[in-house]
Amino acid sequence: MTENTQQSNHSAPELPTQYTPADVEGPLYERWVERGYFTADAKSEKPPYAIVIPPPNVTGALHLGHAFQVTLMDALTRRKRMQGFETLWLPGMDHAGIATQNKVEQQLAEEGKSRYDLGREAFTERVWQWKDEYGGRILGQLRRLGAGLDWSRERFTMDEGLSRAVQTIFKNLYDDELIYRAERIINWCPRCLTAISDIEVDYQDDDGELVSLKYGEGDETVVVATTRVETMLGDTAVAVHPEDERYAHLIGKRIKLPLTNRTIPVVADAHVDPEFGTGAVKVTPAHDPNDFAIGQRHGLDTLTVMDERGVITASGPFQGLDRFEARSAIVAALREAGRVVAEKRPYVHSVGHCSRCKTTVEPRLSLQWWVKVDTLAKAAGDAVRDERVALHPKDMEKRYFDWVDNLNDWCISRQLWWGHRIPVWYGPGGEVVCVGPDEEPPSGEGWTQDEDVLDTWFSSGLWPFSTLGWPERTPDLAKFYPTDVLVTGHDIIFFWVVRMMMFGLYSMDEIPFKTVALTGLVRDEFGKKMSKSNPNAVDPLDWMDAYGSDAVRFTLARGANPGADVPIGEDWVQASRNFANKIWNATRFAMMNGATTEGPLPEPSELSATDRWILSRLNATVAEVNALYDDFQFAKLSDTLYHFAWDEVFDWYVELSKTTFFAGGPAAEVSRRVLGEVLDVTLRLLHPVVPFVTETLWTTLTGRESVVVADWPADSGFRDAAAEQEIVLVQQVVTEVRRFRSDQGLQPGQKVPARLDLSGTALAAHEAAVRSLLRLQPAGEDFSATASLPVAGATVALDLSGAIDVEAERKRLTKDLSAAEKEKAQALGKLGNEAFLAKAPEKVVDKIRGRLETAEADIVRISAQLAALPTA
RNA sequence: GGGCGCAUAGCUCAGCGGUAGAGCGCUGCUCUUACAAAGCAGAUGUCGGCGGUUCGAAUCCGUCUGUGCCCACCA
Repeated sequence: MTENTQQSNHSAPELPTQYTPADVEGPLYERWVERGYFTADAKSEKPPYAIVIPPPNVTGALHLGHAFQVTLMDALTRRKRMQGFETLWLPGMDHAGIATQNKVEQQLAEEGKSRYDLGREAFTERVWQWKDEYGGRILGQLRRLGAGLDWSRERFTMDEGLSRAVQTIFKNLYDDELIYRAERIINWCPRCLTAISDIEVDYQDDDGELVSLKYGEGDETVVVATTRVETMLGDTAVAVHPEDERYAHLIGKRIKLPLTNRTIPVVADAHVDPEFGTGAVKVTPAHDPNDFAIGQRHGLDTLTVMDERGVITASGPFQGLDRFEARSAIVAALREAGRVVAEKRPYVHSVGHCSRCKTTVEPRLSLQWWVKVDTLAKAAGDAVRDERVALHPKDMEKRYFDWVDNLNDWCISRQLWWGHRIPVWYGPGGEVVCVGPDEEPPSGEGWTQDEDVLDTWFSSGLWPFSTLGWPERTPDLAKFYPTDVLVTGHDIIFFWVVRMMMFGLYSMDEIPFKTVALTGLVRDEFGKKMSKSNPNAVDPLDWMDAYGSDAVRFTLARGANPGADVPIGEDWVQASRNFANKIWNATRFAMMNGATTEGPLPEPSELSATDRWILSRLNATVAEVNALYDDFQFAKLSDTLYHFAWDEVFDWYVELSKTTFFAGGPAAEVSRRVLGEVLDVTLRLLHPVVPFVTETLWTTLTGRESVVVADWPADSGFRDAAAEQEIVLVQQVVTEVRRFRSDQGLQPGQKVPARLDLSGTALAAHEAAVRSLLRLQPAGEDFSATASLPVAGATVALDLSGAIDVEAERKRLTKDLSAAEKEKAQALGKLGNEAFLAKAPEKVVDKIRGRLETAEADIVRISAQLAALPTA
């Protein structure tokens, strides 16, 4: 949009007949930012409203999932800003440890190098370079969407302040003995070469093979079944159920392990299910979490037979083989030794995969850092249980509780280079010192820092307060913590929401947010999952280019039923674009006809019924939209606005007002002011969802600075039920006669002489409008009524002089008549039912009575219409 | 193996105890002095199956079928 939109509304600005978002959006966004609309003031007296954005990965490009959540957050904050809150929506990015490291390693691989060729320092330097070069992309895309983020407060999980926060909480947790180091079986990715936490493992059903193997010699043999033959090299026991008669004689004895010269004990452990397989289990404590637990209970050795890449290290013929090669090689060797008693049989079982690279996870005994979660998780659960934090939709709370009530300790160390290095130092004599952010690391010979970095979710767990300056007591922290709403996908409740709850409650002794609004996933128009890895994925930028940001936003908002997945297709974005264009043209028309927002709104006594009707509906819509916003019902509020604006304001009010405008005079002046008011309020209501088109039109209409900082509409309380009923009557008459015209094959524009008898009805005042909408001309001298339509107590007589298809009309009316008679019979049946009258609430009975009356009136009306038809 | 959810118009979804709704699509007529990215009119559903509760059920209960998601130490 150019300079001409900035002039006052009285000069009827020239706007093109089509809305072209591309001309408007970029400059408007820049203007908003320059004027500081999105910059929060911690010293403000206004009540605070804060949202922190779920930080996208630095590696990320904007996809529809982001666009969706960002649209909702933007709508929430824009409305609150208009409502007079000191609104902060804080942007930032996540360093996304493993994801980013993988990305840069890929880039290195293309140059034929690995991270080890560079060394730790040079490698992380390279990642920072990468981040500076590509990392800002997604933030630019958020601007394109119109996201009203406070760029002066942009944060990054690896920036200095946030790193300080990480070190501080690590030290605090360590001192409180909530962080510890322990050797356990962890999930290990042999490709990423790092430990990953339980929730970073994706389980999927894989085809495997179950092999039955005979262990032992002579009378003392036992058959075990396994899908992981290669781990037999590390077996240190066979376990059976303590009460299993079949194996009672073996318990406590040692049997020979095939392919080795070792013997292993048979132990009794209740973990073994005697019903499963042979009821005997091989035990490999170093390579299976269950076996590790059994080993702990029975004091078994742990024998590691594989290295970090999944290559066999046990000396012998299999040494140096990859785990899967080893599997077939060992099966072959066992078969040769006559140890395979039942051949491999296909077996589908659940196998863990690295959520980053899909490599099969290898359980591995390893020394790692852990967060002890019991008290933290308890606090996180309690905060939701006693309703300090609300989850929307509420049924998500069950999932949340199931998780926090059954949480295992969290493995936080990662064998990566990109991330927050663990602030722990080891001395030459095995001393361990945890160093806080302001402390010097121990100096002297032999002190080394822990090589590992922290799980990326460790730092994002601090996001709601680290971004506000914690551990410093900053004005931002005082003003904006706890934040108000967290908008995020239900798929990261466990990764992120729970961690923020635990850390927020621990560090701040206060919840991190009051409400969690959980969203679903964005899907394509057939309900198929759409993600960046799927071929049906759409780049939202393409749609924004083609249809405008408002169209993409409105489509997403309109699909946002609480917690549910959002389907989106190009046709729907097009429809939203059409809506934006409709708003554009309706407002443009209104301005061309002098709609104004200047001067006081006339008193109801000065207003026509049409004006009172639309103002009544307007205020009801304000109330409804407010209630829906407070309940995060974006789909419903968008739909409500769509229908109010398009159907009621644009299709009926504007059309009904045309006669008044064109007639001129004081009535026209009043109506122009009302239309200005209605558009002013409607544009303000629409602004949080479709910011660009509303800003362009509102500033032009009102001549004021910006709708971004305009007041949010308040329900004045004005309602006029009588006017609403009156307009419903007008709509009925108009629709009825239009249908008649359409049925008769009259062209929409064809003028028809008519005599209207509206006396004694509320319609009398609307004759001019009705005539105009129905293209009815005054009846002349030679008027001859060929059709007479009694509707709503009035009569509309038309002179169609032979244009009528009498038979078609008779058919239609006969059909309507039988429908009305059926309705009457149904209502009578109900009202004659004693049980119904006795038990149904009064208002339902009244409704049925009303229905009966309507049906009877319809019968009279239609009968009259039938009688009025000329005979052929 | 446990838990949660969903099955409503061709498609995507609202409705969740009182005569079946929306958007898109579809049919017909129109460039009727803001908009054809539009206007007007219209058609379309035994609300997954079977039982039950109720005066009344798409809506509550049971059950079956189909489908999706989450959790779990399925050797």
